[in-house]
Amino acid sequence: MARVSAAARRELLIEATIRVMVRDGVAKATTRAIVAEANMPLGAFHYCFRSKEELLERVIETITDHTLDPALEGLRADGSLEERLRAGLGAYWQHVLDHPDEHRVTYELTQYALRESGLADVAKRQYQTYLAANTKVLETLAEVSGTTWSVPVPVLARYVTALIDGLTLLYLNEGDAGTAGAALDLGAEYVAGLARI
Amino acid sequence: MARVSAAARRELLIEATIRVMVRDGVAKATTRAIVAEANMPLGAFHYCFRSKEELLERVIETITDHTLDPALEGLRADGSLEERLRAGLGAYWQHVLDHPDEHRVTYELTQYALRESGLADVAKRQYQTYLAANTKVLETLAEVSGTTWSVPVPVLARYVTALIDGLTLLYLNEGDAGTAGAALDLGAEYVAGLARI
DNA sequence: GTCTATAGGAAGATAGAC
DNA sequence: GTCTATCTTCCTATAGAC
Repeated sequence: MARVSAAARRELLIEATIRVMVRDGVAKATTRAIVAEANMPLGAFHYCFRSKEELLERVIETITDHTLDPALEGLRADGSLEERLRAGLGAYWQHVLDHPDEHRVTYELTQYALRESGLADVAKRQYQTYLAANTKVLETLAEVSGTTWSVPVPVLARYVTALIDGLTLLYLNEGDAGTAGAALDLGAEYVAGLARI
Repeated sequence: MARVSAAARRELLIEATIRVMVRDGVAKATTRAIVAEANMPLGAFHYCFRSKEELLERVIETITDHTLDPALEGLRADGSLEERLRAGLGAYWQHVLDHPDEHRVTYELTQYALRESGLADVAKRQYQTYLAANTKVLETLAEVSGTTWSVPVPVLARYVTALIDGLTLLYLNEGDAGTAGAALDLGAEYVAGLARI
């Protein structure tokens, strides 16, 4: 292991942490489990990170980006406002179906961070990032289709964010992917209908 | 403490657990913290409950009822379908604003239970209970106003459940009660518009 | 930087006197 | 049933040789 720099080890530990969390849950991601996953000795942990809290801050930032990327990618499709909105939501939903355990971890991490005094604002920033992304999406969709929203964008952004988040959580906990997906389509149709020329 | 029966102690421990969880979080609700909150010796725990898991099962069932009660209460109002729906959602939302930490615990408990093999189906049952309650609400609202839903009730129930759940989580994590409340109103208006004579 | 060994504490659960 | 004292295990973090 002498051939890997400390900086590179930090990245390896972040990735190993996410793998452990996805497989076994946030509570099981102890420093011991993490270094074992990364094939490093226990002592390596504390000259790569000052504390476990410092690692978790990086993990939350990394996994939040993972969640957002597929949705923003899907929005690049062509077509009407409604078609593009459906494509974006569809891409996100497919990611949920393909990687349910990774999404479960994002919820666990939010709750975990919110209770740790040093990480409370990291949790808040996570949701502000979701909101900012959906706000940007709504503004862009209106702009390229030459319309405006008949509902204030901050309200609509929270509506969309909450529906996506709530349906994901419902699917993860209850398990009916088809009906939850239909509810997401219903939301896309409704939101698209709120655009005015 | 010799004057309290073991059965009564079980209830006292369940209530003490919820108080600790609301104040300090699920992870901090150790057996030691719980018995201290209930003013009992540590040894009392294990002749009231076989294990911590057995206690948590009872805690989840109890707190799920707490969450549902105010919403079902609010629905008893008079008025049109939309007025009654708004009253029910409004009563629920007021409960969230008044007791945010209690709602935070419900999310923490779901995640916690889902990772414990012995409690996984308790978590699933929690969400099935939410869904069943909202399904019942939608069916009752349609019945008393002589209408039917233009969208399949299972889809609509998931839509409502997810929007409520997502907006609660968003408010707890981000903090803008006013805008989240406005988004909930938007949802109530939309759903009410899906009723057909 | 890198590792082994260990400190120091807190968790759930139990043994055994009363 | 009731309590005190303790067992066992697992955690984060550090000390100190190389």
